[in-house]
Amino acid sequence: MLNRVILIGRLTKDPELRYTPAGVAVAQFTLAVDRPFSREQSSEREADFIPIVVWRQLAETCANYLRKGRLAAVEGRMQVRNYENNEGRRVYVTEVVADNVRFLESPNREGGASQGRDEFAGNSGNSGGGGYGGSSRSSGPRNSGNNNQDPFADDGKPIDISDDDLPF
Amino acid sequence: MLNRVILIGRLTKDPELRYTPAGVAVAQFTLAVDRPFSREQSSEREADFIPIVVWRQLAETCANYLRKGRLAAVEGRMQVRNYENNEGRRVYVTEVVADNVRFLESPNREGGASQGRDEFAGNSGNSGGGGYGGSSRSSGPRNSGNNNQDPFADDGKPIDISDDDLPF
Amino acid sequence: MLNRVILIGRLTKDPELRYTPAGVAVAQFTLAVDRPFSREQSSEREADFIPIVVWRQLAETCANYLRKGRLAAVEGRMQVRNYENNEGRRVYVTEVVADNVRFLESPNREGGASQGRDEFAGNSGNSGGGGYGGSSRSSGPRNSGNNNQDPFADDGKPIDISDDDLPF
Amino acid sequence: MLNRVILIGRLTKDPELRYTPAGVAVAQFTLAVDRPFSREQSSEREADFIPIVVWRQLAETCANYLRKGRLAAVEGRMQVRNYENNEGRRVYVTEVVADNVRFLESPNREGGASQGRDEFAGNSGNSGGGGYGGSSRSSGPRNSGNNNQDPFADDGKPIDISDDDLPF
DNA sequence: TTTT
DNA sequence: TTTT
Repeated sequence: MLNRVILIGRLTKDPELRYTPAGVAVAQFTLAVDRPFSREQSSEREADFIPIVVWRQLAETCANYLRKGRLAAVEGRMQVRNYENNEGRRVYVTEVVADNVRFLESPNREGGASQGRDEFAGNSGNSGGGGYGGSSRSSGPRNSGNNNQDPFADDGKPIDISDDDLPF
Repeated sequence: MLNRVILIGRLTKDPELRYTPAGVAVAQFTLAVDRPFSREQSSEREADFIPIVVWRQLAETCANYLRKGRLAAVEGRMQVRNYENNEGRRVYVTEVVADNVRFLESPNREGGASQGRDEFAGNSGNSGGGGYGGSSRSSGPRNSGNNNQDPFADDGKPIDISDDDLPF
Repeated sequence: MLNRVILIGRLTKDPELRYTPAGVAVAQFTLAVDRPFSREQSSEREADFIPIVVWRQLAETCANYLRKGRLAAVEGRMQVRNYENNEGRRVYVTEVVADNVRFLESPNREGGASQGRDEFAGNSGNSGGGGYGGSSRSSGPRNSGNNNQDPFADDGKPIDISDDDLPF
Repeated sequence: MLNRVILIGRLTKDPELRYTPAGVAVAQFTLAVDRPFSREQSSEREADFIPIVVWRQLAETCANYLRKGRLAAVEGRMQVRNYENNEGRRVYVTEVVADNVRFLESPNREGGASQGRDEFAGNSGNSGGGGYGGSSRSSGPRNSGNNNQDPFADDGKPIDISDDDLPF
């Protein structure tokens, strides 16, 4: 066993934060990772769209600081799940279970020239966004007290993630 | 863009070697990569089964030296392809396109104590298995002159790989 | 053999661009890579300072686009050189020979809100900074015609890099 | 911050196991990592010799199962320490601090055909060599009760590692 | 279903 | 559909 993936790309959407029945946080998002420039094919730029899963503290940090379009570095391992869909067919899902996510762009401050300290977050005690400084109306962490961020708001829809999927 | 994967695992089957219409070699195999030991779940050991694709020289080297059950290290990038299946549904396929494969076990020689030099093979000019020494009836490279290894033997079946998939 | 390093950090100085006697471009710079936050030690943030070497086209691209303080991702392999210093003592130098460098911050345009397309550059045919768009007086590529950038200006000082160090 | 190294190579010597004054286990060894084959230089094969450091449980597992000449995969981060030597000169030491080590060869059993299960060991609770099966006089774990393995036997010599070096 |  |  050795299974290590490192990706840099941009979020195609805001992360989705859920909670397992046992109350464990999970966030999911997709990273668009540009392929190396293939000179012959004059066609437009191509990318791989890679699903990322993060758990616990790191999930909440990602949900708070990452947004659609943002550049991020992700470190983790490849995981292939499979399940039977409602037509009785086996479906295979490949994702990267991240244990380290690095935010490569600080949200632009109000009228600002941007570029503060870049942030990282890991899942091994050193998470929490460590010293994230500038927060502002438009670009700071969301999710404090506004009800539409309530993770249980999605309870109506089935979640296909159980605690058994917990990788640690 | 940055997209790097490194895996160590065992082949679930012998590699399959094909050729594109333009004559470019492609090999495919699946690597069983043991997951990190999860102590709670007393259940049996788990693994991720990860599809690997290799092209050109490296494809032929892999087809010659790798076999079911063999341990290998694979370096490459994650790629997500998608196509429409015969029911008009879009299917997503995630694979690792390898540019470096390392053979971590030399095939056991006849009565041998095993463990010769370990082999690697890259796709950047340094491939070819560079100096692979011991070959023997049962464990050396196959594919020389025996017709059932003829890559065109599979021509009857459609190949879902076109030259457009060439990653370089 | 398998030897892969991936780093994200900031340049401690502008890159130094030299040329070997045979005319091959080499650039060197140091990356400050923050260590994972160690909670106990309340002391200030620590970093590892890691020497990077890049060759050929990629060297020139780095010299053109990277600057002190800029954030970059570097992919390559660890290399340990050793030489005898002028006191007859053997000195060991560890560096990362990069084959892929990604510029994680576009230089801020004049009064600009920054954040254009992020750039990457590889050493395998896909280099050249591929379509870098915005250049401006203060932040675009330097090195065109201004003499103090002449790589041979440093000829007086000995260069401890020979063509034998060429990794490809 | 992102700092990831993955190496495969052979130990140049048996690992050295020490203990810090506070009783924390540290093991050190050097990995010979073959460089990619450079076709032009007909000279002999070259390698990089890379110092590895491992802490705690993983240190003891390495000391027990790794030996000179054995093939191993190492995952960790690059670290650059520096200290003043006895001539008042600043010396820089680059090492890989490993958090995952994989034993790629099981020790050959007595008359055995070799190739048992391959072993790994991590530093995050899943260490301990998890289910290592076959042990024998000549190739099993050492260090049980034989005095010359006593870690404090080296106490006379100064150790240049303090608890401050603890990376977690 | 995709990002800049 | 999976390897040891």
